[in-house]
Amino acid sequence: MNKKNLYSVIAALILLGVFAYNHFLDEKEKAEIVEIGNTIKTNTNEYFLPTSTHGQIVHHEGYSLSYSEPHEQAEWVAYELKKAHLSSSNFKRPYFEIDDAVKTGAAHWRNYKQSGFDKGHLCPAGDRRYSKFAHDETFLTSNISPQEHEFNAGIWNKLEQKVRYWAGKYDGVFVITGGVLKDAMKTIGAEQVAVPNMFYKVLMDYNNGDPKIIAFLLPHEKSNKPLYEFVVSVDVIEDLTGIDFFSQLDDGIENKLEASSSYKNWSFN
DNA sequence: CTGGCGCGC
DNA sequence: GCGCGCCAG
Repeated sequence: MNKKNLYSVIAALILLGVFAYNHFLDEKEKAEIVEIGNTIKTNTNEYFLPTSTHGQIVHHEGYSLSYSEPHEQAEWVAYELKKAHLSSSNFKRPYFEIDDAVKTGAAHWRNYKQSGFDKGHLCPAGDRRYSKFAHDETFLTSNISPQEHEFNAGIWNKLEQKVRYWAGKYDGVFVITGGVLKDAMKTIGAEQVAVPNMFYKVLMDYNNGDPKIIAFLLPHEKSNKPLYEFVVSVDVIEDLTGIDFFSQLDDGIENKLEASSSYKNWSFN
């Protein structure tokens, strides 16, 4: 072996070592997040899951979802955004992948290609920045819905940022979000991914044992209106979607909370 | 922050 | 096909 070849071999071994070490770190980090995920589920995540109208609930480490095969997207995505989840770390956005946990087959990202619609996150990447694993896990096609860019980057983004603000202020909030799925909707792509006309977000703060709820229903269009103008009661969203939220609560409490469209307990600044 | 897209290897 | 850099709201 001449000198040049020897250097090449050494360089290759160094690269291999770096790769193996990074892989080891990923696995270790993943194991830790699995633990965090299980802890969340034994607390409030599983406890507050809504009903599924399509019978296909899928659990990931950072969020759970109910997949509607006819609409090729989730009817709801649920997760807890804890104060400790808030992070300023900045991960590179990975490519979207098909969610293998959806047994009927989640949509391919190609349906969105050149459709004119964003691949709009339901569980935002910005809410799962406490680890690279949790962040990258939001880039599954079961976690997106077709959204107009001006809606996604506008009022919807504003609402997502408000949720992060509340998660910090109230030491964590429970989040359920999705598009309102109906029959005969406009679709995109070969798999006919439905384009919702409305999106909703339901929040609960269960931090001090005295739960408070707020719900938003937004038309799928650009808006400059203040967010509080989109507050509705949970009952309104249940009527529209057929989903039952917070059925785990005591009926008396549930009925009272879900009938209210008051937002006096939520700071809009 | 929320995203798309074109280019080049 | 994937990574990178640039673009918009």
